[in-house]
Amino acid sequence: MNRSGSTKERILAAAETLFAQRGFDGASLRQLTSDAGVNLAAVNYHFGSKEKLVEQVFRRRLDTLNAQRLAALARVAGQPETRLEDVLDAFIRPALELSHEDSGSLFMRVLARAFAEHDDSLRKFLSENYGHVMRQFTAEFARLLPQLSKEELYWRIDLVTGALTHAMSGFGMIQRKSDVSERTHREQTVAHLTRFAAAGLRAGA
Amino acid sequence: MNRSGSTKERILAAAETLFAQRGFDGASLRQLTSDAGVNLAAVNYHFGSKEKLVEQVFRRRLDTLNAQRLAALARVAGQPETRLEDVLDAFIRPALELSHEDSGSLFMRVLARAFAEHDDSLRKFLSENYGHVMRQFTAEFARLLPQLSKEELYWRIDLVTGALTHAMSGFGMIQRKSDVSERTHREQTVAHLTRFAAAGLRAGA
DNA sequence: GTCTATACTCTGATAGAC
DNA sequence: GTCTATCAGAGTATAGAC
Repeated sequence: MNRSGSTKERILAAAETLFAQRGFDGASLRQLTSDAGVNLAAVNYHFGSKEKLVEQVFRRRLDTLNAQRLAALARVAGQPETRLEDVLDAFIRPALELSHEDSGSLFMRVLARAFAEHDDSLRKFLSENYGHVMRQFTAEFARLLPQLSKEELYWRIDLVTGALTHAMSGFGMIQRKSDVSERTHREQTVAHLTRFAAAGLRAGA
Repeated sequence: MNRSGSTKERILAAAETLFAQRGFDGASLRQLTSDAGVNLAAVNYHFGSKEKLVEQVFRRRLDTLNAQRLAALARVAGQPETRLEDVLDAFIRPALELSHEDSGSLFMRVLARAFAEHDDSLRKFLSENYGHVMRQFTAEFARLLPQLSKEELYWRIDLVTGALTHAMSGFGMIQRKSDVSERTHREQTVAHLTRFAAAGLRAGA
């Protein structure tokens, strides 16, 4: 039972952990509130419903993550010497850094699960709140890949998204070996993802 | 209410439809058995549990799908003139053909959802029953990409799997235009997926 | 405002009559 | 093989204590 922080914060922390471990449906509010050391009804009082709680778990992390992505994008967007790999790096690296924090790795599992589950209301929430991030990246991809039609570009970005989501979910084969430092492993992972995605985006060019 | 076929078959058909529409947790056995025109308890009598019913919904389609994949692979595996694109085609085309059948498209959504949800028991079932298919394809990829280390090959196949799963789930941007025939659209989709995946697999080669 | 106790409906599962 | 009745556990809503 976690007794540090406010009731809301304790619920959010317990929810992130439990959602990552058991999924959104698998995590019951009774278990969750018990872990957080709060009353069952506190979830509905503070968040309105389990679904809204899920959204807040996302917002807490994604606001930071996407701000970092846009800051990284701003450093390379529109520059004449920018390579495709630089844009992919701006998108991938913040997510991977988050996934290697203590509790961040749990969150990346939650995030990948959410993208994957195709829950319409959750996707709508993500699209409404963070769609502008994807649009900015798409515009820069379009600048660097002028030979692709709009349809082809959307298609390939969609495939890249699928690959990245899958890889970041933690269920891939990416595993750090004991003789490789955390930092080195992360750099290798970024390099792997970036190389694959860049080649796919450039296919046939 | 569907009244054709045996009780088991009516349950399986109703389950495939409802799982695709609402997900595994979102589809209640009460709704499902009502749609099938059978008693609530019939699911547990015929299948043992909701989870086993899910497995049978998969087995009914995957046995055929993976047999087609292996047959297509056998036609190109080990041949000196085989290209990477031929192997990818053998993997992708059967899935896309299934996804364009009347009820098959529903199943592809169910399948993508299952891969995505990271449900451990379901993944274990899929791995135990169809892992040999992935192993045969991996062996052929290894033959055609000898410059890749084992680790790199597994990595890239994992990324390809993520991209394809995402695309086939029906939530991508793939939409047939009214002036394109169903068959033409499918061919375009296969071509798109194959080109992207082949470029990603060959990256840096 | 914050929190708790409690009850209501719906879920999957199961025992036992037929 | 099928159905009814029933169960424990789920999310949710609310009255009322502090």
